[in-house]
Formats: sequence, structure tokens, C-alpha cells
Amino acid sequence: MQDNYFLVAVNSPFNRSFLSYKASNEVAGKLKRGVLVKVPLGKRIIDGCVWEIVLESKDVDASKVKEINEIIEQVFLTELECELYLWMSNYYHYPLGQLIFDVLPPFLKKPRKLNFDQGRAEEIKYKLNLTQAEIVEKIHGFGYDKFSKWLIHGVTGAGKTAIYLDIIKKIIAEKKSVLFLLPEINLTPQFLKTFETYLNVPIYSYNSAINNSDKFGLWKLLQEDDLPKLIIGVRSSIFLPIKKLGLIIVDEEHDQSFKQDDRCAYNARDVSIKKASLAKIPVILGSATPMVETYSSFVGTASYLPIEKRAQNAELPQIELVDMRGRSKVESEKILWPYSSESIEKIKAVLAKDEQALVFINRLGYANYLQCNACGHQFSCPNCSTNLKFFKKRQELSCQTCEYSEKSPEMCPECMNLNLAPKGFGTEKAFEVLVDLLPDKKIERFDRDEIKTFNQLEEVLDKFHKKEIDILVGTQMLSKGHNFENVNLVLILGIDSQLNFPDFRSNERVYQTLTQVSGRAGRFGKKAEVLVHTLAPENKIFSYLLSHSFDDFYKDEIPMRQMCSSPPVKKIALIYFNSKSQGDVIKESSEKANQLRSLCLKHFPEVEVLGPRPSMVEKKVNKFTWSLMIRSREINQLHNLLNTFSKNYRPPRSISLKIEVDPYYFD
DNA sequence: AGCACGCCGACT
DNA sequence: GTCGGCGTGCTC
Repeated sequence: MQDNYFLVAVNSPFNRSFLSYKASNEVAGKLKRGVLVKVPLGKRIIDGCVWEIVLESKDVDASKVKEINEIIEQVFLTELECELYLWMSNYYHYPLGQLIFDVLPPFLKKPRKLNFDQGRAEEIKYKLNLTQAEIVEKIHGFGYDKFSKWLIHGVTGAGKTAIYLDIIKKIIAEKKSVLFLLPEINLTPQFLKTFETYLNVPIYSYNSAINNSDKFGLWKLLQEDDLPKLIIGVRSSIFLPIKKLGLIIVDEEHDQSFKQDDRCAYNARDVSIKKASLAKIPVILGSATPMVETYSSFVGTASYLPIEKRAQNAELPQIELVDMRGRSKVESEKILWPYSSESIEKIKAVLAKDEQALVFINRLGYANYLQCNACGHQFSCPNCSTNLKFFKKRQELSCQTCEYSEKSPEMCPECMNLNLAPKGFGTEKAFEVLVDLLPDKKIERFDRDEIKTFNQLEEVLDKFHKKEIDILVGTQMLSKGHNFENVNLVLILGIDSQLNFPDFRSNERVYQTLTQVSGRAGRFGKKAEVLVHTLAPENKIFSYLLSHSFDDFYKDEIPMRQMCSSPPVKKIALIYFNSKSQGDVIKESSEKANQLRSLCLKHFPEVEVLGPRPSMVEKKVNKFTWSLMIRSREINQLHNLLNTFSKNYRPPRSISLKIEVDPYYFD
């Protein structure tokens, strides 16, 4: 009897994760691509996924080939999942076997009963406006049984949710399921509330609040049952094996949370598009501030669906800059810092009208760092190349990169001076000053430091909706997609620090943040205002914001991208070298840079290799990171170079390597 | 990545 | 004499 050999993608990094195994006739009969198995490797038993049946064991001596131990019965991969993972493995240059087992839930014997919300199928009371109806009609008219991709680019408050809801209902009417991706768990309650009111199907949530039992339980359920349902999930829910999937929606497609940075550095938006194309279904991206790459690939095509006006006749908020220059010299302003007389007056005015206000700062803590007034000493982390952040309430200096923290010092350890100056500010400071200035108002903080659990988050949002809170002071957590009814004033503090970020995406990020935060104001018809504090009011980025013009921003941004050869003009990948020894990473990354450059000269003329250069935070938790940038107009050449590289290069043991395609940050 | 083997320093 | 440090090599 002839042996059957199987190429198995094993959960192990070496040899690009494909190893040959054989199987007894009994087992072999059940094996095909996508069957999960346990296989021996050295002294261990590891997980693997059967990939190919081969008639002889190539590359390895037949006597070395071991037998597949057993089949994992609980989970299997469909043909579509296999195709998707293979594409990801090639595109992101990450070992297939590892990718598969990173993505799958832990296999359990007995998952507990699964929670879900049953839609109540209430009648929709509102009517879509003309623009909304036209967009629905366009997508509907195209048909749902083939691949299509759409970008709904609607200003904040344009009523994208109503469009989503309408199309979801149409897909469900065809007995198919819908996957709704959102960037963060934070937004789940709001969408759940809407969808659960109007839909008539079970709704499952998939996010970090879901335990392993429920993850596995949902996976099992989806494998077995093909009834129409809605899944609301964060980026990893793109891997759920939903049967009869009819539509994928990626809301807030620009959001960086769709990007995973550990393990396989994929972007769930791009994986969604690939998945939709494999499943031959539509995918809808939505954003008020699309990523430049996304916008440039859609604009001018029939798939680009703009909405320029807010729904329900609401106006976009009036945006005003507050010039903060020279304020520290004026005594009456100095005591208000980081606020200004203008912003405090405005806050008082809206609160007097029984409306609410938001204060947005993109940083935590009381001060960014402490500095000795006498000798200039800064308190930095012993494990990282960063300054320690000062938290006043906790009386702590703590590192934002690692776990390190220490009791806040009484004096400078260098010169024994007692005068330590807090530099910069974050939410804690902004909160404290506001409480001092407005002692009779109900003010709460809304950031990662204050809100640790999903329940707390729901609680605070609920209190805010019920007007039991007058002002929320918070970080990005405030800005993302929330629909506040009574907020007609938004204050944006400390945006300047982002303007000077050394990264080609800094303008884009600032524009997105400002627009998204502003967009929380005046969503329900009342005239709303946004005040932006800045020391650089002449910066061009503010003019786009004031005129609410994404087009103007884009028209100025594209030549910039051309000049610095950045996406979408050229494609980028990064290769990171990480090690305990700074010397090792520098030496190794420099050597590889030279080798890659000569490889490019010979075989990949369109590809540039830049660097090496240290990461922005070079030392993190006592490990050093340097990186190379690979850049090309020719995407195939870029991938071929990375293939050649990862096939032939094993880094020395002291160095770990990571490849990131389409990086978001240039860390 | 694991897990062995193997070769050197300091302990009962 | 042997316990254990981590450099090096191999795993279908």
C-alpha cells in the first residue's frame, strides 16, 4: 500500500511552517485542506492544518516523515477560510500555520451557553433622506451576489447608520448574514441598541469583553448554523466562519484599531475587502475622514458615495481657533491654563442653556514629564528611552511603554533641588483645573485611566446621555463615533503636539482627529461650536477643518505624498530588528540593508531600501529596535524582495525579526 | 519557538 | 565530582 503524504501548515515559525507528514489509511481518508490536526515535532505535539496531499515526500528523506497523531474534531477551515489565510500569509509575510492558530479560538470541550441579543423588529419611524436613499438604491441595484466595494464618505452626523440598517435589512431578507466591523468595543452598545431595535435576527457581539468559552461557542455555532444573523465585532471578527455571509460593513474604516501590530500585522479593512472578493459579496466602508489611501482608490469611481450634508437638517459645527500664544504672560489667563478665557466662557454659556460639553485631550495623566527647574534633569524610564508621565492623584511617575512606575519624587536626584516642574498636560490636569473653575458642575473623566471595564464605560455613557454629567473630559475614547444628543460645545486641547509628529501621516491624523472630535457636536440640529486651542493657528490643517473640506485637505496632501514617495503613491513595508543588544541590532540591520540594496540593484530596480534607523522609542522594556523601510511603486517587486528575504534569512538567535506591510505608524 | 546537547564555572 | 549557565543545532 502506497503512503499518502500531507503538507501540513504547522504552528511553528520555522521552514515557513510547511512540513510533510503521513497518515494511516483510516486517518488519511478524512484529510483534506483545512482539516486541523495534531502532529509530532521533535519531542512535542503541535497543532497543524492539512494543506496539500502529495504523492511523495519531497525535500525530506521519507524515513524522517512522521505520522499525523490525530484530527482536531471541533473546528475545521472551509475552502474560503483557507484561501483567505493563504492570501494573508503571502501578503503580510507571516507563516501560514502560525497565522491560522493565532486566529482560531482555543478549542474547548464544553462551551457554556452563548449570549446574544434578539432583534425586536420594530418598525422604523424615520424616513431616509434623498441622498441616503440614493446610496441604498445604488448598492441595492448593483446586486448582492457578486463582489463589490463601496466607500460611503459622509460628513459626521450624515446618517450612515440609517443606510447600513436599510441595507442590512435587505440582506437579511435574502436569508443571509451580515458582519459589521467597528474599530473598538466602545461603540458596540450604541450600534447594538439601534440594530436590536429594528432587526428581526439574533445579534452576536464579538470583542475583548467576550471570554474564550463564548468565542469558541460562537465559532462552533457559526460552523453549524446558517440562519441569518448579525455579528457586531472588532477587527478579529473578520475571521469568524459565518455561513451564508451576504455583506461586510467596515465602519470608521480609517481607524487605526483595524490594524493589528503584534503577530501578523494585518489590517482588518483590507482583509475584509479580500474576504468579500473571495465570498463574492459586497463590502461597504464608511467614514467621515477616510484614509488617504482608501479615498484615493475610490474617488472618481462609481463606488464612491459621498454625503456632504448632515441628516435631519443639522448644521456642521462652527469651528473656532483659540490662539494660545502669549497666554502665560497674562495673569488672568495663566490661572486658566490649559484653558483660556474664551473656552471657559463658552463652557459656562452652554451649561447655562442646559446643554453639555466635551473636552478632548489626546494624552493621559497630569503632566507629560517632570523636569528639575534648577539643573534640567528629566525623569526617564530605566527600561525604556522615554520620559515618565506624572500622575498626581496616584502620586506616581509611570512609564507609558512598560510597567515601570515609582513614587513621585520630592526632589531632584541630581542636584537635590526641590523645585520640580510638571511639563505639558493630560486629561488628569484638564479635569482638575475644570473642577476648580466650575465647582458646582458635574464633571467626569473618560479615558483609559479612569474607565477600566466595559461596564464602567456603559455606565458613564449612560449617565452622560441622561444628563447626569455636564462635562466629560477625555481622550480618543470620546471621539470615536459616539452619538451625543445634547452636546453643542467641544473643546480640543493640546493638538499641537500631534502636528509636529515626524511621520508623513501626521497631517492626516490631525485632520481626522479634529474632524471626528468636532463631529460629536450638534448632531441633533442645534447650532454647535468647536474651539481648538493652538499655538500654531496659521497651520494650513486648520483651514480645511474650518471649511469642513476633505477635498481641500486631500488636494494639498497628495502632492506632499508624491514628494516624499509615501502611500498611496508608493507602497511601504518595514523590517524591524529587535534585540537586547543595541550593537547587535545596529550591526545586523546595517548588514541586511546593504545586502537588500545590492539585491534590489540586480533584481528589483523599482524597490528602495532605506535605513536602518532607530525606532522612535528606540529602547522599549530593555530591548532595542531598528528598522529598514522598503518602498516601491511596484507592489510585486516589493513582495518578491520580501519573499526572497524571508525565505533565505534566519536572524541570529539574539535578534527577533518582524515584517510589517502597509505600516500605519513608523515606529 | 521549543527542546536537546555540550562545554565551562562554582558549589556540596 | 555534578548542577546549571546559555551558545548552537535540529525539528517533517
